[in-house]
Amino acid sequence: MSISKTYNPKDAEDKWYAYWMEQGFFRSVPDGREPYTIVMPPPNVTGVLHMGHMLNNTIQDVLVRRARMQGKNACWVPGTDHASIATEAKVVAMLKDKGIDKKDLTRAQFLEYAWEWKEKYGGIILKQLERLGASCDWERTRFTMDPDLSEAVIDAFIRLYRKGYIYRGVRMVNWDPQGRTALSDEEVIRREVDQTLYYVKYAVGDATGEHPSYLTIATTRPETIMADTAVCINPNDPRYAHLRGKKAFVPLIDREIPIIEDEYVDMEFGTGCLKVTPAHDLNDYELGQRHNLPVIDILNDDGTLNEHAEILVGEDRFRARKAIAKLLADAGHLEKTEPYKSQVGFSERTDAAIEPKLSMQWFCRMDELAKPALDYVLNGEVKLIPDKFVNTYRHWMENIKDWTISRQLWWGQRIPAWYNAQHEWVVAKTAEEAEACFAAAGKPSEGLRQEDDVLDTWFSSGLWPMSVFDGTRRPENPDIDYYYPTNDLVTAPEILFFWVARMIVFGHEYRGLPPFRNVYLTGIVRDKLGRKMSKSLGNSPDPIELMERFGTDGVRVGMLLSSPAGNDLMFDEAYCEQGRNFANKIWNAFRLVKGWDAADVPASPAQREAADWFAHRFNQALAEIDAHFAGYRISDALMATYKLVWDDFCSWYLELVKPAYQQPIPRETLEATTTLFESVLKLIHPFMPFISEELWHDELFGTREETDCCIVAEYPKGNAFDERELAAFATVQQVVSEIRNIRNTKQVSPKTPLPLAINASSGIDFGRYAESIQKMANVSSVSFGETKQPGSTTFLVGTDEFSVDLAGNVNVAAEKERIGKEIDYLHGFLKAVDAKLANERFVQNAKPEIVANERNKKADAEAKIKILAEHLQNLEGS
RNA sequence: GGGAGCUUAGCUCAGCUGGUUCAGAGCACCUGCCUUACAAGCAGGGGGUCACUGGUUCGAACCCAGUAGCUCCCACCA
Repeated sequence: MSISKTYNPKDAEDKWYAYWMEQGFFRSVPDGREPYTIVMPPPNVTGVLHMGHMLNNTIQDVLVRRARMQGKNACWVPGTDHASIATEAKVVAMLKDKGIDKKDLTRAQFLEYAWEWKEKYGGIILKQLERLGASCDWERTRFTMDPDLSEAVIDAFIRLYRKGYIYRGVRMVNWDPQGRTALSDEEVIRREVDQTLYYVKYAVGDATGEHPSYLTIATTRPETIMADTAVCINPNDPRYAHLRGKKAFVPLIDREIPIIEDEYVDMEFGTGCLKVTPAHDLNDYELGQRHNLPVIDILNDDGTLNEHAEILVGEDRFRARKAIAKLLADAGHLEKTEPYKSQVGFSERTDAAIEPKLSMQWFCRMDELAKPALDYVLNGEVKLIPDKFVNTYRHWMENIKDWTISRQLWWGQRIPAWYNAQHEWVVAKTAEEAEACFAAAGKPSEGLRQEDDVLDTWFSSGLWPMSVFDGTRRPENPDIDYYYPTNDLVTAPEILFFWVARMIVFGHEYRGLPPFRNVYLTGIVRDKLGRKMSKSLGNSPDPIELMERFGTDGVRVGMLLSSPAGNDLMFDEAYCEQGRNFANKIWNAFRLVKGWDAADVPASPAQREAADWFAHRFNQALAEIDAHFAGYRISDALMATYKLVWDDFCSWYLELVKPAYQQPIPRETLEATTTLFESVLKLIHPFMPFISEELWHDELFGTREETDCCIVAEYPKGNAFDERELAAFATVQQVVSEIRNIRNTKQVSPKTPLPLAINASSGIDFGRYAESIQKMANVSSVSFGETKQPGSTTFLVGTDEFSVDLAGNVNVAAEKERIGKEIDYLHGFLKAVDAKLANERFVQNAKPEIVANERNKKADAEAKIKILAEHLQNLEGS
């Protein structure tokens, strides 16, 4: 039979994923085993799979698969997030394409479209995750707007309201004119923007209405001058002392406003005169509060000017800015303009420039709630990985502000507050309860109307680790009891505050326990030039296409190879290629073993030594891998596995046991090999589930029961290993390597067998390894004792001497030079060691073992020099 | 403006409490091999004043201070 020379991933991937599903291996229900739980950060329903998801979910799958193999009851809960503003924006855009304006729809009609949209596109990303091999318990798939999850959100709102955390008030909020909703501070991204600073002249007068002079203010937002309700100067500013008590007149509309004084004004900046626009700037709002200024709001919700502006009504704010500039210039009110850079806020979801806007919003008071959530992280009950994020987290939690939780959207959980005709309100779960509440308060409930606003998406995702197990509505249910707190959360640092902190807050509030023990923060996936992946740059590879090209296992390996926790990773397709090559290497190792015919003959010494050695080496590597996993160094764990397989198993073990061409292999060796191979497959499985499962079922490993799959095989347990055996073998490897090197430099073909002489003093029994060395280095004979035959070249490993007979093919002069150089180097080395040992302070202060070691180094160097000198002398004689 | 972090081979990164094993790994590179498992491969090899300057120490990639460059987070200066 013939097996393909390269691994063909496609066949294996569909087959085994379907098989795992069929066998129910992903399913988890509470039982007597230790649980291992991860809740997936729910991707937006609007989303399609991008590289960030790939990284994130690969890591989760590795953790889950390993835990499952370790005999834990592994439960990975998938789901999606309704992402209120992002989704609503998409639905609005979709409707617009159809010629439908959201304004013309009722709430119910709009929601119908939105749900339709969600049903159509909402599952795409989860389907794509199957392709990645994600071993989620799909029966537990949840959506943050599933009826029970929505109910949990409503209950949480009521609960927090009753505890006094939620309040309603007029505040300056971040207004997204495109999404037409308020945003929390966290959803605003500030960027430096090139702007223009406009110097605008305001007429100054007194009560007589005359305009004898002008003052000039500098502003980046001339379109808001119509909302000015004062001009402010610094009381300590002598330049403007003459303006005290005077009035200024807003240009173009000629409205009279007071000139006020406040030390808030920076005399150095601009002209030292500030226009005060309480409706459209947070600082101005506060200034206005102090000075009892009226508030004139000239903007509509969509960012166009309203009738209060008097001019340019209906014009968009940015167009209005240009128009105003021209009007001011024409009227002689524009003194000059200059370029200016400043920070502008943008909506995280719609990228629209944020408009500070006064509005009635709902808030959640955070100070008290944040305290225990901070403590969990500070005292290590919740570990952040890497821990450098602890500082950031602390800083944020200690300076936390109240959370704007209302959003002026329809897609989401509608706030359970109810108004009567008098605009009085109560918080209640249903209309009936609301009526009862009004009645109890002796208030009328006529004209009962529910709050229009919905809750911030993060309010629902904050409950996610509990709500997926119905843990807030039914806090005693077996699922939440068993799975909560979950073990690991894998997510991006960007949402540490948005999401992680709020989950901890809610987790404590409901259960007095944090929702997870470890938070693994992945980096941002960038391109190899370090740029963020973005659609506009076109530098974001399509994950599905990558999997087509390199195989899923290859891409998984590629994602992990370069992704230490918390560091951004420069994604390069070359990593996927490396992953694919690795899969191919494993495939070919399998092909080799598969091709062997067993015979009932005894194993050779090399074969036995190899099996012994690899067993030790395996356990050593396993200990390293386990340690890496314990520290969440997933890429290191993978690299250790990679080297074990490629270098130790393929390059050494298989080469050592490999029978000569067309020779059979001893049955015991074949059996030892398949057993070791099986263990290797288990180690590989969490990283490369498909190829490991594919090979697992080959008849090479015997016939298997239906349920005997690699995915549920018992993960190897670390056994003790003998360091001395490993060290001895490492020496053997070095010897082989030296001989190969000699061939290379002397240009002796690997096909030419060479005799080797050994003169060992280290106590290593090279006799045991003679056959191994012969096989690996194509040595014709191994003799012990004299190593200084003429016509041979010599080398040292430690203080053991070796010589390879090159049948006179030796350049004596070059040989002498080489040995001479080596002796020179050792002399230099010895000098440094001697200097150290001659230093009394070193001998006194350093730890005894350090000093002893220096003495060893000295003795070692001296011994080597002696041997080399003899060789040199020998060469002189020849 | 405040806070955190980073700078080690061409690239991406390890280097735990300062001292064997301390200058490492993978990839890339160079040389030689189409050796019947694998050229997606095999064997071998060359690359680094550990950003810079000073200090502490018998001893510094590692500790301290300063300098330069980079990154991220937070922040209401028009």
